[in-house]
This record gives sequence, structure tokens and C-alpha cells, in this order.
Amino acid sequence: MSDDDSRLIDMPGHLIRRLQQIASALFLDQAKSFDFTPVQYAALVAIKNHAGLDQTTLCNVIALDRSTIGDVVGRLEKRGLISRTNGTTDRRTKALRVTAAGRRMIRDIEPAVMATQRLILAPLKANERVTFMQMLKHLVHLNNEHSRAPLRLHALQPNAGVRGRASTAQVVRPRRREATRR
Amino acid sequence: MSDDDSRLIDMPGHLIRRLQQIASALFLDQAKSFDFTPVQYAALVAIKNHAGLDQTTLCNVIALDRSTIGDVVGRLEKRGLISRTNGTTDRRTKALRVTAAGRRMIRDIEPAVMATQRLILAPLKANERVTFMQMLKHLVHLNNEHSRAPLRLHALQPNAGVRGRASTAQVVRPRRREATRR
DNA sequence: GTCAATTCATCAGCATACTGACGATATCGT
DNA sequence: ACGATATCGTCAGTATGCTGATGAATTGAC
Repeated sequence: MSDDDSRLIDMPGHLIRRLQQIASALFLDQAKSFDFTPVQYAALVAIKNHAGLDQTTLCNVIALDRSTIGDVVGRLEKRGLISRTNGTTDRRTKALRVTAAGRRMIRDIEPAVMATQRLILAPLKANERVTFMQMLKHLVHLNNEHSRAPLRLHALQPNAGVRGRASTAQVVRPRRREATRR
Repeated sequence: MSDDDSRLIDMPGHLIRRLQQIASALFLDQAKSFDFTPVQYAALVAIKNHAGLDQTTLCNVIALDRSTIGDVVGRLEKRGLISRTNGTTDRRTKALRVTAAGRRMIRDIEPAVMATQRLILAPLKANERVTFMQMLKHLVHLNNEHSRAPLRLHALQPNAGVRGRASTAQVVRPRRREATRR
């Protein structure tokens, strides 16, 4: 391996891409018998935690782009894991709720999800794992706004929608990257 | 934010996915005027470092799946950044080489790439950055085989193909995940 | 040397992701 | 009340990424 190669291969961005590929492959492998993806799992759990939330709020919770969530929840609905009903107070929205089958899926897949998280960090020693997770959280938190799909938990009220009210006032969308011409 | 939310949001896999989104967004933003992606950059630099290599070897160098590389090099070729000629010793392969325009692209985009790497790690303190990069390399290296596109540098000879020979004996492909039924 | 096994590039199919746009609806200022 | 503005879900277009398959070509066992 030449120096030229190391310069590319050891770039933070390059290593992060590879780690994401690895984490994703481990999840798919562990959860093979469920035919389920990391994003679908995140969406399902978030919907369970906040019954009745709308799609945009769901995006804010799991840091996913709005234009991607439609397909994801569509697949969950097709498999009968969630229900999608029109919002009552805001007729633009869809209120998402986990079905009994969805709750079962969350329960059954849990061991595979936990095993995945262990496997990802397995190469590190116990104390290193703590350090790594701290820095990872720090990096993601401080860089949050650089993503198109930043985490926005303040858009959430505890148990949003459980008593009817689905979504809520939207947070201000701060400076977006200016338009790119492609 | 409830405990249920933190359990999901602080999972290693979830944080890694978000960090990858952030790193990618930072790259696209910094390299906006070049209309270039991280993967295209990795491919272009690897081709420059190993003139004449074939597509499968390129996959091994930048840890990309073989079924994806065709589109990537196709785009590079369409923009005149690389040339793709049929292999001489092995007529199944395509020998890849960077053109003058490709070399110019690498030179011109370099500041944006470097800025991206700085921005990704910016939230950490200088000594933390070193620790994080060490652990990141360790995680990727030790988990390498779990990816469908593991890094395989031993498939490379110094300056492969420069004197005619394009690719080389293929390494053994160790245990693959058994077939999944979807 | 011949044939079985392997490898290369590619393909169809699916899933995640981002950009920029759209019609339908809400909200806000006045 | 009403018009400007913003937001919701969706869509078309593009790019990355994986699974499993294919035809063409090579390699290896014998």
C-alpha cells in the first residue's frame, strides 16, 4: 500500500462511509430472518414511542429526509406493521400508529438489534467503546445542522397525538444550503 | 426526549448512519462547484494511483461493491475524467486510466476535500481527533470482512498495469454470508 | 487438451438518500 | 376576512449500495 493510497483510505469521510456499510451489513445479517432494514427499525420504534405523529415529525425524530420517509412508511404499512390515517386537525398530515403486528416485530427483532450494536463495537476494548460512543455522539450533535435531515427533538411533545393532537407547530428551518445547480 | 427515544437515537448503528449523512453533506457542500461525490472522488484518486487497473480491483481498493462501480466509472468516463479500454491480457476486463482533465479535477478539488475532512472532525479537540481516528481505523479494519465490499489491498501490485499487465490473480474470497431469501 | 469451476462486467430489482418542484392545506399579518 | 407565506406529503430525477443472476472469458483439475 502506497502513501497515496493511505491518504485516501485513511480520510475520515472514507472511513465513516465504510463503517456505515459495515454496520448496515451486520444489521441485515443479524436480522436476516425478519427482512428488515436499520431505517425501517428506527421508524417503527419512533412511531411506537410517539403514537399518532405525522411523517415530518417522524423525520425530525430519526433524522431522515422528508422525501425518503414516504417509501419507508409505505413499506411498513404494506406489511401491516403500522397504520396510516389522515390527520384530523391538519388534513395535510398522515397520523402514524404501530399495529399489534408492528409491536410484535419490535419485540421479536430486539435480540438481533442488540447483537448488531455489540458486533459493531466488538473490536474495541470496553473502556474504548465508551470513549468512542461519547465522541460519536459529540460529532453528530455538533454537526447536526450540516445534515439535510437534522435531528429535531424539540418538534416533539411527550406522547404527541396520543390524545388526538397529531403534529405541532413546526420549528423554524434555519439557514439551508443555497440552491445547487446540477 | 424520553428514555425510549435515547435508546434508539444513541445506538451505535444509528449514530454511524447520521455521521455518514453529515460527512456526505459536508463533502457535497464543499465540492458544490465541482458537482462531485465522495465515491467519485475515491474512484478517481484510486485510478490515478494505479493506472490501468480493472474495475474489480478498483472495488477492492476503495471498498465498493462490484455491482455499483459500473455506474460510477461510467459517470467519470462520460465527463472525460477517465478512459476505459478493453483489457489486453484478459479480454473480460476494462483498464481504467485518468485523463488530463481527471488529473486537473483531482488537483482543483483537493482544497474542498481537505476542508471537508477538517469540518467532519471539527467538534473534537485536537487530541480527541487522533484518538477517534485510531478507533475508527481499528473498527473498520477489524470489521472489514463483514462488509460486502471489504478492502483488499493485497489484490494490488505497486503500479499495477503501468507496464501492460492490468489485473492479477484474484485473492480467495473467504466465507461469504450464506444466501438470503427475500 | 478438455471440461468444470471461477471470474469479469453488467443487469434487474430493491432500499436508502438528496435536490427541487408541486398541489393541497394551514397560518399569519393586517 | 383575506392574501402572502409556510408547511405537508408526494413526485421526478439522480446517486449510492446490496442481492442474485447472466454471458463472455479465463483458469484449473484431470
